[in-house]
Amino acid sequence: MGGMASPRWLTPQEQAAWRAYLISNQLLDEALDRQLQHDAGMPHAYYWILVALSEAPEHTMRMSDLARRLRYSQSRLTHAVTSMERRGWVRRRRCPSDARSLLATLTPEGMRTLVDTAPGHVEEVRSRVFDRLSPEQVTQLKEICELILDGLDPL
Amino acid sequence: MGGMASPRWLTPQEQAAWRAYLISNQLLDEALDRQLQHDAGMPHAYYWILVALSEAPEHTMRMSDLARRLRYSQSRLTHAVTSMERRGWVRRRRCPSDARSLLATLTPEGMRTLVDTAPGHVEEVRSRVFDRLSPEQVTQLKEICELILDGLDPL
DNA sequence: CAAAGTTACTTGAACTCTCAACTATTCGTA
DNA sequence: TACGAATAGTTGAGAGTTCAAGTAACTTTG
Repeated sequence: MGGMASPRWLTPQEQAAWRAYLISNQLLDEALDRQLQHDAGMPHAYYWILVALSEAPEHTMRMSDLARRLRYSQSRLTHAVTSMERRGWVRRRRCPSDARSLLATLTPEGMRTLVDTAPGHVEEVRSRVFDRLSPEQVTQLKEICELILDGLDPL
Repeated sequence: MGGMASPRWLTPQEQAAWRAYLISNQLLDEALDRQLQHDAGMPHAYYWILVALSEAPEHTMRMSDLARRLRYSQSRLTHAVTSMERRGWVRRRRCPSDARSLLATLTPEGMRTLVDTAPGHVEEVRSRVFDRLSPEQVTQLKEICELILDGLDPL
């Protein structure tokens, strides 16, 4: 609040890393979104909803579990699933054991969409990221991201 | 197009790194956006427009140079600057030497906004990222991001 | 067992960003 | 000099996300 301590600015090394991080992230996100939008007409967020459902038993998850798993807000997930339901990729029905909850299920058409989309998307991720990094760097990246996650992820 | 080669899936290590990357990025972006939105009423993109202008001679840049520097689309920049002009942070005027171009200038009020905002934002970046990483990890992060940038940044 | 609190989900408005289309100016070149 | 191409910028529609507010159902507690 009234803290007058002079701000701890970033060192030149930190600044350089931070700018590289921000720009590479921005461009990478844009590239991934563009690829998915162009090849499958879906944003990146929808892809991961398909993936999560495809990995779930019965291809089904409670909406709130899905949101927690993907770290999406419930509102974001509702809007997304509403759109995906219109496209026939997902169906929602009431949960028998808890009348507040909804169960989202991947439809066969949604599964087909994922199967069609995944190879191209993985290839994009490969060529943009993993083909450029050594195995050590992959490990480093994971460790760095996990440290950052420690401070952000309530889970 | 019709390439039938089986996709080069990610290894388990790569998958783990990729999920950590995606989630930490998502949460970090949200945290930074939330901090700036809450404390200064601006999205992250606007902050970097203020920074770039504040570092430019005369606090002035051509719109297209600004877009190139920040890797924003021209459309994105136009929309952003239009909103920032309404807030009185920036002014646009025709460029004398090239009638197609516009020069964007930081106003004193825009500068004041940046000066007020920067310490809190840097503190957020510090606490979320750099306080958690060793100096070696900062270097590793920079190198990884630069490798990814090589494949994405036309510059 | 009723009130208060928590959890699950939706809704609609506001905002940002993308994409495609458009105007205006300048450059390249024959 | 004139014409086609490239550059600079704007605009508006469409889509996704956030936020605040709202409904409904379950849980805790006095």
